[in-house]
Amino acid sequence: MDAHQALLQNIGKYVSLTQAEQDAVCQAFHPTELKKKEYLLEAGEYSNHMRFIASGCLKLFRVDDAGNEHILFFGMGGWWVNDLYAYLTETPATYSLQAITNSVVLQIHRHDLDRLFDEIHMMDRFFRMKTQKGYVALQERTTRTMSLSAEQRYADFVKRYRDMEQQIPQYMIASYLGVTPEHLSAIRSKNTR
Amino acid sequence: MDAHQALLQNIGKYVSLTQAEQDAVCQAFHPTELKKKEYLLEAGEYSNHMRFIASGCLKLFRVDDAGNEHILFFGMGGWWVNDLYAYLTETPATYSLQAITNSVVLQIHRHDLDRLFDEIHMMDRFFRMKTQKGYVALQERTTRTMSLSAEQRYADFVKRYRDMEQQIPQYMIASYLGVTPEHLSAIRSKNTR
DNA sequence: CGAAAATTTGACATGACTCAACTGGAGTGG
DNA sequence: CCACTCCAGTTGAGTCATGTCAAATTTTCG
Repeated sequence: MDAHQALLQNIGKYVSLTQAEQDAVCQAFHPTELKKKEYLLEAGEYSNHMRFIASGCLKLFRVDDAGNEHILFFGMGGWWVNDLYAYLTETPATYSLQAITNSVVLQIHRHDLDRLFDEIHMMDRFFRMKTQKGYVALQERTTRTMSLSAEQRYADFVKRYRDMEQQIPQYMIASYLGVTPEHLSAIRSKNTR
Repeated sequence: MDAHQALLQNIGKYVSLTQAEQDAVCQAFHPTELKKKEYLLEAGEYSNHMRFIASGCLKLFRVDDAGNEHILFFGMGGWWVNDLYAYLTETPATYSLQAITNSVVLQIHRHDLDRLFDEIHMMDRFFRMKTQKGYVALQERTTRTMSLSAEQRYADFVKRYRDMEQQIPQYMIASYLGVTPEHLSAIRSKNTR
C-alpha cells in the first residue's frame, strides 16, 4: 500500500478528517526509504521529525555507559517511533533509530506538525490518543519486565511479535528482553528439548 | 493551595485557557480527600475518572499471579494518575491506586472530560502534551530498570524522589525498584558502612 | 570459497531471592 | 502507663537465575 494511504488509514482509526485536512496532512509528511541497518536517527543528533513507519521494521535503542545496547522496542508498519524526549526538548538524542529490514518511513518536521496542530483540532486529538496508547503499551512492558522471569518474558515476546520474530536476529531479542544472548540461547535450547 | 488552583496552574504550564474555559474545567473536576492507605481505585473496578493529585502521595501498583506487589510509580502533587488502559478500554482495572499519605485528588468523569475535549481544543492539546511527558518519563524508567543494577537504581531513586523518600516505607521502595525488601536492606547497610 | 557475524555450549562467578530468625518501634487495649 | 502484638526492617545461610568468559560451531554474505 502507498505510504500516505497507510498514514491516513492509521489516523482514520482514531479521528475523522475532511478531504482538505487529509490533503494538508499528506503534503506535510515526506517519505524516506531505508535499507537494512541504515540509521534514521543516531544518538547525538537532533530529532526534528515525528516518524510513522509505513512498512518494514526498525529498532529504538540506547547504548549505556558500559557499551551495552538496550532495545526499547521494535517498531513495525503502523507504529510511530522517535526519541520523544529529544524531540520535545530539542536536545541531542540519547536513543538511536535503525532499520532492521528495508523500510519506508514518513516524516514530518516539527515546524509542520505544530502548524497542523494549530489548524486541525483533530490532529491534537489523534496524537493524544496515539500517545496514550503507546503509554499503555510501555506500561505493560515495564510491568512484565519487573514481574516475569527471562523465560516467561521470552515466551511472551514470541506471542506478541509472532509475525516478526523470524526477521529479528536473536541477539536483538535478547537485548529487548534484557538478557545476554548466551542466556537466551540457553532458554531456547531448554524449551526445544 | 486550593486544589482547583493547582489544577489550573498545572494546565497553564502547557496551554492558555480563557476565563470561561477555566470555569468550565473547574466545574468538571470534583475533589476527593483520601486518608493514608485509602484506595482511590482497586483492581477489578472500572476506572471512569481521570485523576489529578492536588496534594499528597499515592502509589499505582499491580499484584501479580504469585501475589507480589509491583509499584509502577509514586504519584505526588501535580501528577496525573490512573490505570490508563482500564480507563481507555472501559475494562476492569488491573492496577490499584492507593494513598500513601493523606491526599487530595481532583477527579473528572470520562463523560465530562470527553465533553471538554470537544468544546476546548486546548484540552486535547494539554492531555497530548501531558501524556507525551509521562511517556518520556516511563521510557526513562524502563531503560534504567534494564541497564542498571539494583544498587544503582536505588541511588537513582534517592536522587529522583529526594523530597519524598522519607515518607515512603522502604518495602514500597523495594517494590518500585523491583527487588526484595531484604535485598534493599542489604544494599543500604552496605552503603552506610 | 572464505571471512565475519551470529549462535551454541560449557565452566565458573555473582547478584539477587528465599526462608527463617531476630530486633525494634508504633500502636492498642487492659 | 505498661505489656503485648504487629509490622517494618535487619541479618545470615543456602540456593537459583542470570551473567561472564572462552571456545566451538553454524550461518550469512561479499
